[in-house]
Amino acid sequence: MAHHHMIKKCPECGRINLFWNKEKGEVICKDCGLVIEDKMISFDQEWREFEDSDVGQRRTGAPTTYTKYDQGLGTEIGQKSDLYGLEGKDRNKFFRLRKWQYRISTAIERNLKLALAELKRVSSYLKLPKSVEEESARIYTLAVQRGLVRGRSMESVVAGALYAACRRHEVPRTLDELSDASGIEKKEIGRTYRFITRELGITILPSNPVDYLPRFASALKLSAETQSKAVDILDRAQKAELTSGRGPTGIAAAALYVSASIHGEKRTQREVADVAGVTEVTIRNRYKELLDSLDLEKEIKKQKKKRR
DNA sequence: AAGACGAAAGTGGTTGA
DNA sequence: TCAACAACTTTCGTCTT
Repeated sequence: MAHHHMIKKCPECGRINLFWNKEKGEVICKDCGLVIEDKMISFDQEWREFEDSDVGQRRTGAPTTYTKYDQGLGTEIGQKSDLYGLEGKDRNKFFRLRKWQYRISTAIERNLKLALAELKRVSSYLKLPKSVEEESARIYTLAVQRGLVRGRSMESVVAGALYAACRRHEVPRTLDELSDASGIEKKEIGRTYRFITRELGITILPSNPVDYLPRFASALKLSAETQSKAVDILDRAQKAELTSGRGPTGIAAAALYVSASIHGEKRTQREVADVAGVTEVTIRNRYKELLDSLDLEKEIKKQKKKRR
């Protein structure tokens, strides 16, 4: 499982009072004021850079390096300037290079087409919004252009791109869900995700447990009140520093488990665990932490009385 | 009998020397 | 590069409902 929460302690003062300011897109330490992450992911910029350089180059033949991926063909390509340099001097070579060029570009397009079809399939399976689908397509295209697919399967890069796009749009899916939809191993998706986001310089903030609530709640057929109670609990948990360094799905699951108990819509730990893709043990651990620092005992007892 | 609990050992990843 | 480490999982015995 990917650990979205490497940041546990503030590197400056060692305290764990990290706070995520969603609007500003930064994580700050409330103790010493250190800004740990202040890069709002500006994909537009990345994209423009890509349009100006890579694509432009391919279409117009501007001279630059030209890394190519080799799925299927296994070919390394030289610079385009090579081709023009040879033009007229050696016709055979020219045509050979032209053929290469042709085969390479069609290979890219062919592969891109395949990849985008796969992407669409997975995306619709997961019922992802159009915006996420488009973003992941852009990420994938960018990855191909940078030669990042080399040594990786197309499917895993597609899955990684989708995972990243979901996170960026704050509609996160778990690695388990991506794995189920794409048929790629969880481990592999996480690996690829980390690799391409690092290589492309895409910064993704730790996901917020709240983002998982709606889906989990509806899968468990919980009422809106239960869900909003869970949001409330999560809110307090964040203030009590219970969320730093923890997996967001486990926290979301525990919050739902508690609020369901309070609202008389009791679900078993197993049911919640399955939906959230964590184990009962994790639910118990988070649950215990919630009870320890937020005093929810009264509300739970109140509910217990009601039930008899 | 099913659910909840928690100890103990194992996994995969991060971090810091 | 590697050992220590944190979070999470798996497994399993015991207690509670």
